[in-house]
Amino acid sequence: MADIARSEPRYGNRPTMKDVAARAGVGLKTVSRVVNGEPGVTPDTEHRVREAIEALGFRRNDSARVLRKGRTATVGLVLEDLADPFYGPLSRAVEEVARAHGALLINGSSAEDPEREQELALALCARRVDGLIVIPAGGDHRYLEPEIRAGVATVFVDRPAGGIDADAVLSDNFGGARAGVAHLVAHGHRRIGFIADRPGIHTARERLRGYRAAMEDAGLDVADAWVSLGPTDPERVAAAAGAMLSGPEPVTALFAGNNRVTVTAVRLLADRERPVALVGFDDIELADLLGVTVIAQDAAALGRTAAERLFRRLEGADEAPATVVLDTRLIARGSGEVPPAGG
Amino acid sequence: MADIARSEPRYGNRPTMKDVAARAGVGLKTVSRVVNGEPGVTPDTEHRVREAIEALGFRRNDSARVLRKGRTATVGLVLEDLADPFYGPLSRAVEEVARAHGALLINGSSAEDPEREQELALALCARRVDGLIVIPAGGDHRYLEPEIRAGVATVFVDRPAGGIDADAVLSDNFGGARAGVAHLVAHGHRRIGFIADRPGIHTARERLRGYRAAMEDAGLDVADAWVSLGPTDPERVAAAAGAMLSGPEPVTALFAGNNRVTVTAVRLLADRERPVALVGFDDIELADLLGVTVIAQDAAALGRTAAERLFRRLEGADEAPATVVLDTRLIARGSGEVPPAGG
DNA sequence: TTGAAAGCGCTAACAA
DNA sequence: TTGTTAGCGCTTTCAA
Repeated sequence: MADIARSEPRYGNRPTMKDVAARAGVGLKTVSRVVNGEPGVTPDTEHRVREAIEALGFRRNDSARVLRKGRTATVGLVLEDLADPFYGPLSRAVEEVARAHGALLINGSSAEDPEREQELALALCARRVDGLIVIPAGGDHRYLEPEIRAGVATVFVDRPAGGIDADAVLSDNFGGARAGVAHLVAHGHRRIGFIADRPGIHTARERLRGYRAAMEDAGLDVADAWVSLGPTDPERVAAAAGAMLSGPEPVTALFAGNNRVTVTAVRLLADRERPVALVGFDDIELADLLGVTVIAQDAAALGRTAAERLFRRLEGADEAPATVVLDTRLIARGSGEVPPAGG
Repeated sequence: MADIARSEPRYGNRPTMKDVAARAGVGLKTVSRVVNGEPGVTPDTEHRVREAIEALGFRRNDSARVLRKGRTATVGLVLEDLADPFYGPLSRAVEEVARAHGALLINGSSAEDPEREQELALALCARRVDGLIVIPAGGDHRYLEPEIRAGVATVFVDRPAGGIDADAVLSDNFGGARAGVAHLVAHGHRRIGFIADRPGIHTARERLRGYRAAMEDAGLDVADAWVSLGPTDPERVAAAAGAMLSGPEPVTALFAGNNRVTVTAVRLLADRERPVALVGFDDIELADLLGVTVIAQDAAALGRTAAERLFRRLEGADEAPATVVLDTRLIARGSGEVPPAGG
C-alpha cells in the first residue's frame, strides 16, 4: 500500500509554480517572471514555461501572492442592504472605480445592525482588504482606529463616522429636506407631516433638521404630532401617516424621509379621496409616471466619489480627513405642487 | 544608526502572532490556540495571551491562514449589473446564505460582456474562492473546467452554463412567457408584440419560445414585425414598440421581455390615447400602483437556491449536476386585462 | 499543557 | 538571463 493520501488535499491539488518549473525544466523564479510579465526571459524559455502552464492548467494562487506582497487588491464595502435599490447604483459605482484600479470588491450588508456592521468590517480587515468603504449602521467607529492606524484606507459614505476623524462623502440631507419642505410651503401648505427613519440614523436626523428649518423659515410652528421617526416598514409608516391625516387638524402635505417611506406614502395617498401633497427624499423608479415630486440624491456619485477618494489614499495621498457634501436636486412632478385641500 | 527600515512595511507593520507570543512570554502555537479557541490552554496562560493581543491590537491575518488551510471562506458572485434592481435581492439572498455558513461574498458585474465575465470569474478563482455563482453573460464556460476540476464549486443562476455540465438554477422563462401571452390572448388579443433582450441571452430566447408557443396554442400566426430582440436601452425599445404600434395592422398588446423593457413600455403607453395591453416579465417596484400586469420571478429564491446548492457541494455532497427550475407567477393588475382597441 | 519545526505558494533580494 | 535562498504569517505535526 502506498501512503495514505493527505487528509485535506489543498486547493484540490492544483499545480504550483514549482510544478510548472519542474515540467518546463526551469527555475521557480523564471516561472514567476513569465506569469507576472517581468522582463528578462528569453522568448524560448518563456515559450517552454507557457506550454507547461497550459499543460498543467496552472493558475497563480493570489492568496500566496497577497501574503508576500502585503496588498490584496481588494476593497471592502459595508452597506446596509444590498437589496435596497438605493445601494445598487452606489455599489456598482464603487465597483467600477475599483475595477479601474485593478481591485475587486467584497461587499456585505449590515442590515442596519451596528454589531453586524462591526463584525463585517473587522472580517474584511482580517482579510487585509486594502481599503474599506462603510455606510455606517452604528454611531461609534472607534473599533476601526487600530485598523486605520495600521494602514487600512477608510471612507464613510451616506452617513458620517462616529467617534473618529475620517473621510466622509454625504448628500446634503439638511439642505435637501429644507428645500423640499419649503417647496410645500410655497404651494400653500401650513400643516406638513414628516415621516422618516429611526432617530439613530444620521440622515433621518439631518432631514428632520431641514424640515424644522424650513418650517421656521416660514414662521410656522411644528406640532409634535406632525413628526414621526421610526422603522420604515409599511405598517409603521402607514400608522404614522394615518394618524397625521386624521383628527381635527390633519396635515395637508407629507414629507417622506426616504425611498421606503415614499413608496408606502404613495400607496396610501392613492387610496384617499382628499388630495394630500407629497415630497419624498430619494428618487424612485417610475416616480415620473406616478407624478411624485422628490429630492433626488445621486447614489452613483456618492459611491464614485468615495471610491475615488479611497484609491487616492491608497496611492499615497496624505490629505487630512475631509467631508464632501454632494448636492441634492428637487424634481417637481406634480405630487408636491398640489395645493392644500379644504380650508 | 539602527537598521534602515524595510522598504515596504507589510500591512502597515501590524503585530503578528509571533509578536503576541513574545509579549506574552509563550510559544507561537499557544497564541494560535487562543485566537482560534482551541482547547488545551490553561486559563492563566490564555489570560496573558489575551492581554498581549489587546495591548498590541493584534488581528489575525486571514490571508496567511487561507494559504495554510486551503479554504478562503469566500464565495464569488459574478452577475450582470449590481445596479439592476433584479440583482439586488438575488445578491442579498446569496449573501445571507453565505453568512449563515461563515463565508463572505465577493461580487462583480460582467456588464453583459462575456470577456469581462471570464476575466472576473478567473480573478475570483485566482483568489481561491471556495465557490462561484455565475450569472452568465457569455455562452461558453469551458474556461471554467480546470477550476471546477480543481474543486471550485460552481453554480449558474438565471441562465444555464454553456459547453459544460454544471448546476443551474433558473426561472421557468418559457412557461412564464407562455402564460403571460396566453393571458393576453384570453383577453381577446390576436396581434401581440414581443420585445426582449438580445437573442444571445438565454432568457430572451426562452421567453420568445414561450411567446411563440402561446401563439401557436391559440392558432395565431406571428408576423415578423411583431418580434424584436435587441439591447434594452429605452431608445431601442421605444423604436421597436413604435414600429409595432403603427402601420395598418398595429399590435393591440405588448409582451415585455424583462424589467427594463417593461419600464420603457409603461412610459410609452402612458402617452398614447388608444389603450394597448401590456404584460411584462419581472415584477417592478410600484407596478401595483401603475396597474402593470407582470410575470413575476422570485429573484431572492433564485439566489438562495443557488447558494444553498453551492454550500451543499462545499460540504461534500456528491450529486450529479442538476438544473432546478423555479416557477413564475402571473400577477394581474389591469394592464394585461385591457381588451383590444379598435377592431 | 506547551512549543519547536516544517511548510502552504508565492515574491524580493541577491548571486551566478 | 537565470536560479537560489529566505521568508510573508499562519496552521499542522510531532515531540517534550
